[in-house]
Amino acid sequence: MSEQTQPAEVAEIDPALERLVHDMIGRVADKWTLLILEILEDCGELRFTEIGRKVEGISQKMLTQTLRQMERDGLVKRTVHPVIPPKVEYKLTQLGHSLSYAFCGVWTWAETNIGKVEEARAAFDARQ
Amino acid sequence: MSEQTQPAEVAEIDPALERLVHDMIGRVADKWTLLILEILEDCGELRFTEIGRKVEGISQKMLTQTLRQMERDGLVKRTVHPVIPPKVEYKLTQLGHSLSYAFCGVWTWAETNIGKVEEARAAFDARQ
DNA sequence: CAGCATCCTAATAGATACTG
DNA sequence: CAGTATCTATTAGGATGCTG
Repeated sequence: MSEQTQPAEVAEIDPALERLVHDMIGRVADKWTLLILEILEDCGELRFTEIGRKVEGISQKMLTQTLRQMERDGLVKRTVHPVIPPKVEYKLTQLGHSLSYAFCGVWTWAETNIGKVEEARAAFDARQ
Repeated sequence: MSEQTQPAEVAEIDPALERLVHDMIGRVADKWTLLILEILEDCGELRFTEIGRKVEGISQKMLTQTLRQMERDGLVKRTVHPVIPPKVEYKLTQLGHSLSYAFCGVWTWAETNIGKVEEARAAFDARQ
């Protein structure tokens, strides 16, 4: 990273965009979002309560909230079937899939390095 | 995903590991952690207050807390120089660097798709 | 300089009850 | 079934003051 030699090139990104990107990541890296993303990636289209059952420990409130958020961000498509009792299905959009793929690296990192992290924690705690 | 036909194959990951991984990601996907990770990746080794100045808007409390957390998790190395006034430097460990790389995908995704997300939001809000 | 301790507020998440 | 609404408990985080 040597952007001082090419002033107009990388430009260190403009601060406004950078903030937006941070906000995006903050939003999208949310625990429940990640879990729902994962499940919809695995299972395809699911109903509201099916997602609720598959996402261990999520409250109905958080489920609604997170799904609404993801829908608003264009990550999931919500389909309401006009039947009684109501049937609402959720699936990832193309954008949702692409985010899911983007997270593969982090996911893999976590799986492969969790041992090292726990080791580091143990060592740190032992030092105190 | 049909794990009932191949019991030992994908195994859907064991739930305990999965939870650990989720916790890991939740921890590591934290806003301040990401920002500090980014800055240390760019700048190499930095002092406490230097990081504070570079991370826009972070309070001293959050800086301390996040750095301590990252140190505990083995992401950063903290070096105390026994001088007066005190000089403490922080740099990424190998593990920290690897996490930083793992996040590249998400980072890139956010940069390239922020437009689509804002578009989706506008469309969603217009619908309400 | 690099922090720790304390207090206080604001945002978040859970539990619970109700509805088209 | 798929939510909404409300209340409460927990937590994250900021402001401030102090110290080796």
